[in-house]
Amino acid sequence: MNECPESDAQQNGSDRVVSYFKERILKGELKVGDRVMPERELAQHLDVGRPLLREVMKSLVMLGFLNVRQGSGTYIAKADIRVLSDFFTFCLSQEQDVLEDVMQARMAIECQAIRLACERANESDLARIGQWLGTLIDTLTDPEAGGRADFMFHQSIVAASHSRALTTLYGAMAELLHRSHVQRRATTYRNPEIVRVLVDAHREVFLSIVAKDPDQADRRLRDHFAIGDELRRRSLIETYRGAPAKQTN
Amino acid sequence: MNECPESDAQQNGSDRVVSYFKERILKGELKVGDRVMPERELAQHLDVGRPLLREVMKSLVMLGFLNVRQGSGTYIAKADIRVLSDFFTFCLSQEQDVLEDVMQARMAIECQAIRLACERANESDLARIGQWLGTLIDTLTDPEAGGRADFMFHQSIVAASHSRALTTLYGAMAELLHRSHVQRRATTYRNPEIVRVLVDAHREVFLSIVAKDPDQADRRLRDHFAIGDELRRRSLIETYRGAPAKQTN
DNA sequence: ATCACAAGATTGGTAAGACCAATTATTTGA
DNA sequence: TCAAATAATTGGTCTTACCAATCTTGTGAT
Repeated sequence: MNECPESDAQQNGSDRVVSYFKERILKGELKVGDRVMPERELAQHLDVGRPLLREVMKSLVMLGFLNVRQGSGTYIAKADIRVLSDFFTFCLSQEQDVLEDVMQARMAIECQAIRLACERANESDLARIGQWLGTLIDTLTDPEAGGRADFMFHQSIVAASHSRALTTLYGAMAELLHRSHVQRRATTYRNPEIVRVLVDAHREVFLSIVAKDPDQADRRLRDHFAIGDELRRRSLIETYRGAPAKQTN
Repeated sequence: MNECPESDAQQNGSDRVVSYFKERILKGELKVGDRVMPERELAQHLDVGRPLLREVMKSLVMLGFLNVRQGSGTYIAKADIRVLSDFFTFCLSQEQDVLEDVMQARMAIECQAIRLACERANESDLARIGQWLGTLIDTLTDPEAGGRADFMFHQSIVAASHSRALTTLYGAMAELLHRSHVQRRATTYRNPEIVRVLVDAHREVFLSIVAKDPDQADRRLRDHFAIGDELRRRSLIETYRGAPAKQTN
């Protein structure tokens, strides 16, 4: 039966199960939505015990490759990159000064995305970006809503690149940065002058996209990041100068 | 959302185990290298069966958060982003035209990295990049070694950014692109004129880094990608013109 | 004949016990 | 004192059993 000399060789049992799914999925024999064999049957087929099979399947479920419905069966799922967010969270908890680092990665993604957006954005995309820009202006006094509009503005730009890879990578990072930047953003938004500069920067970025000028859009976005960084830093200094040695949980 | 203070509430059992590790790791109570409780003991402590506990732990092992040594115990491991490579592989197998997409992401990372490299590269970094450029020139006739030198050249640039996030993301993508681009590279390297253009492009990129000019480096790298893309496309057309309608099973 | 509801079958969820294999700790003998 | 043998610890895996959710099917009322 299983005299397949290559893959089903004398593997670790656990590896055999992984190989089973890996090969079938990569070969396209198992497509999204397909149902896999019942656990007991599959365990017998692969010559492993059900607990071991379940260990591996549980891993694949956590990675988002399988979708399991009790009583019904287990199905191939469309891999969702949202799990990357959790993964990054874990990774970053083990490192110190990676926040700046991730910010760099985010900038990388977004600057590339805005170039693509200049080429591929349609009216609907532009409308959405413009809409969030409007919301941003309308919510200048509300740190919460304003921050959200800010985030959605950038998100819309990335979405307008129509690149799944960029969008998903960006999403994973954005959520991560969200946590640590909310407070700063709240602080920043209290200064009306800073708000004006930021709004102008956003508007210019938006106009560059409308003008379909990738280089200009890239440059303006980069400037925007640099300015935002500087402003945040200055605002932070001011905060600490007013209330030194403030403990943040 | 439902951050109940006593997270060991009446959860899914499976979730209870995940929470156990998640909280302790994020809180720093479990640090890299620490040993976790024996399975049987931990299972009893969390009031779950050993198989269920093992399912979750297996998942964490596959994600690289745990390192297990039979007979010795289970230890907290430094999360390795290399697993992202496998993850991407799975993801991409479920999508059609994502290759171009991932190429965009790679370009994004590398262009940002080269900007940082212009600021942060030290003599050692520059030497390494230059060394691979030399290797690249020395192995013009060897598609295998030449391709490797090409890859290492770009890798060195990203490494010179001294950004862990960028480096790991780049690594995940590079390995992925490696598979599908090896053939094209082999094809490309047969044309001496193309080789000359590529070598010049690499040299210019390198010189921009040495000159510490981020904008120029970014632009030249972008041009390099565009040219490489164009050349590959042309070379591909030529290939298919010679042998049209080749069926691949 | 059709539909609703209930009983049974299928399938995942979890637990318990047992045994094997690798490692580590302990004991014992030279 | 040291090294080999032995025991204890710990992960690796299988088997069995039972519970819970879902699906299938059969039966009875309309």
